Amino acid sequence: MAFMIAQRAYIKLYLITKVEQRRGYGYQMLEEMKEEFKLFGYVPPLSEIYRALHELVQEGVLYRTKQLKGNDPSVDFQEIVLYHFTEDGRDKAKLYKKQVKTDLDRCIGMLQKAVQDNYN
Amino acid sequence: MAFMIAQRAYIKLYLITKVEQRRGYGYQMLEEMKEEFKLFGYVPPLSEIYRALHELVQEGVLYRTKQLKGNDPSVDFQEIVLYHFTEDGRDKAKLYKKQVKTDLDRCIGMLQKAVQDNYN
DNA sequence: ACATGAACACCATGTTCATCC
DNA sequence: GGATGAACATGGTGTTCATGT
Repeated sequence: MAFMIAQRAYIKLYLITKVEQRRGYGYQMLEEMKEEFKLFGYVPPLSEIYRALHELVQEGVLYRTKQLKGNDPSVDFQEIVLYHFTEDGRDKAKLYKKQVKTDLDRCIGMLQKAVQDNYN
Repeated sequence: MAFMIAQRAYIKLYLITKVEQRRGYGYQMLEEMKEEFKLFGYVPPLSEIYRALHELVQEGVLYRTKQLKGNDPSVDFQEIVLYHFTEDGRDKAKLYKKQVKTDLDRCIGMLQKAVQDNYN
C-alpha cells in the first residue's frame, strides 16, 4: 500500500467529475482547477492534466472529439479536444471513483492520526 | 507547493515525537510504526526510517550515541543507535513540527474537498 | 533473527521544449 | 495568448544487497 494518494489519481477523479458535468476540454479544466485550489496554494501542473486525460482514454473510460472553439471559423481556428464517456466508460468511472474514495478516506485517516499523535 | 505531504516529512514527525518521549532506536521505532499503521494497511519502509533519522542528524536536530542492547555483554553484543536532541534540537524540532502541522491541515483540507466535490 | 546502512533501480512528477492557430 | 502534446530531467521512494552481532 502506497503512503498517500497519487496526484494523478486525484486529478483523474476531478476530470471524471467534470466530464460527468459535460464541462469542456483540457486547458479549461486546468484553469478551473487552478482557481478551485488557489486557497490551498496548490497549482495543478498542466502536464498532469493531459497525462491524466490520456490515461483515461487509454483505459477506455473516455474518448475524444475535436472541435473548433469559436462559432465562426473565419475568426477562430483554435481546435480543442473534448472528452466524453465511452460505452462502458460511465461504469468504469464509477468503479474508479469508488476505489479512489476508499483511498481518500484512508489518507484522511492517516493525516488526522498524525495530528492526534504528534500535537498536544 | 507540492501536492501532498512527503512520506519523509510524515515519518520525521513521528520520529521526533518518539525521541521526545525518549523511545529507542531505529529498528524499534520502525516496529512500533508498523504496528500503529497496521489498520491503514500502511507499512513504513525500513529505508525511510533510517533516511529520516539521518536527515534529522544532518539538520542538527538529533545526535547519536551507541550502546549495547542487552545488559550483559557476554550474552548480547548487539549494538544499537540511540537518538537525542542536540542543544537547540528541541527548538528546531518544534519549528519543524509547526511547519508540518500547517501542511497536514492543508492536505486534510484538499482531501476532504475532493470528497465533497466528487461524491454525491 | 535483530540492527544499521548503502546501493540501485524505478516511477511519479516538475520543467522545458515543440507545434499550431 | 490559447491549446495540446511530448521530451527531458529530477527526486522521492521501494527493493535489494552488504555487514555485523
